[in-house]
Amino acid sequence: MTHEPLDPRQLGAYFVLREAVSLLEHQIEQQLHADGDISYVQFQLLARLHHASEPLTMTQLADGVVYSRSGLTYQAGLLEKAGLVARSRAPEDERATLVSITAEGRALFERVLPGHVELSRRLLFDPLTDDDVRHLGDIMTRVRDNLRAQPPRSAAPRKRRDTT
Amino acid sequence: MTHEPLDPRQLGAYFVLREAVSLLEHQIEQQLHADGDISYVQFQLLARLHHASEPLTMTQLADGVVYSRSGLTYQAGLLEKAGLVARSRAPEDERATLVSITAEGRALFERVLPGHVELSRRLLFDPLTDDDVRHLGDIMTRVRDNLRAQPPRSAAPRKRRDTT
DNA sequence: TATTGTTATACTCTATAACTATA
DNA sequence: TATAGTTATAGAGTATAACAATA
Repeated sequence: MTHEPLDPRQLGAYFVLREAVSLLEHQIEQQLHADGDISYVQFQLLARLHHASEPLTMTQLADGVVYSRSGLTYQAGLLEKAGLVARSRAPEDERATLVSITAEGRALFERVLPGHVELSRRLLFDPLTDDDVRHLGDIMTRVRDNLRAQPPRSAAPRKRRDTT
Repeated sequence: MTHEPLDPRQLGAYFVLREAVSLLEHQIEQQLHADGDISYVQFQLLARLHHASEPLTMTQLADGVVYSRSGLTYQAGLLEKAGLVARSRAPEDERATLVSITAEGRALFERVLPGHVELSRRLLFDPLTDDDVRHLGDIMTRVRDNLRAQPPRSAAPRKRRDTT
């Protein structure tokens, strides 16, 4: 029952972070849809496949992007239907599905990326100095690592209800 | 057609930011549901009403939280059904709806807030120094202000398609 | 006419649980 | 038995457009 007084500086930083990112996400989402008819989740999946020189399994693909197996199956299904990725059985492990990006997928990704970057620059980086960017990257890397190191959602304590 | 080479440092910072916040959001959402059966959007709405000493109109309430009128009507409807807020006609402007937080709403908010803060501290602030927090708050404030100053989504250029 | 808010509706996305198939 | 993935399905949320009422 840790219950420290709550540093208002932290609280402020937290809420501004959430608000800024929410606004950012909303605008980025709009552009991805306008430019390429994809969501940010789909953009991320294409980005991973584009970056990796090898096809990835569903599990590898899911990693930080999606939080349920079926969610990925759904998204992969959409991408496949759109001709942007292809799925096939993995030879070494017949349980696994290999997902690879198609030429169309690469083309779409490359068509969409510049605008995406340009927009994030305008929205996110314009008001920041080089030093800010460095610091932001550094900070968020540590935060991400901390989040990834977090107990996997079962060791999680707390659950109070009915404290009425 | 600005098309600069893309500073990899910026790109990296952008993607880490997105990833970290996504992980953060996911965990926070879980806890809000477990602790109070509300979403983060609903938490924000309660927070605003709790903070404001006056009832707010739907429009005031919507501000940075929700991006469509109907979206807010939907959320307000849920909160009202749960007894956490009440809606009434505004006397000075009969078109407007005044939303006020109920005692139950305050109780829920106050019950949920400490855990919310505690979790964000553990997930977000544990790996950060005081200086990091200060800088992060400062950075995101500028970013937020920049985003809010952005042309309201009609002056937006670009729209390329069919550049096949 | 412009603004405030609601409704109807369609759509996207997520997640749980049951299931199949392979290791 | 455990793991990889899919399917069925239900639920939460969002957004657009049409609408009513007030300014």
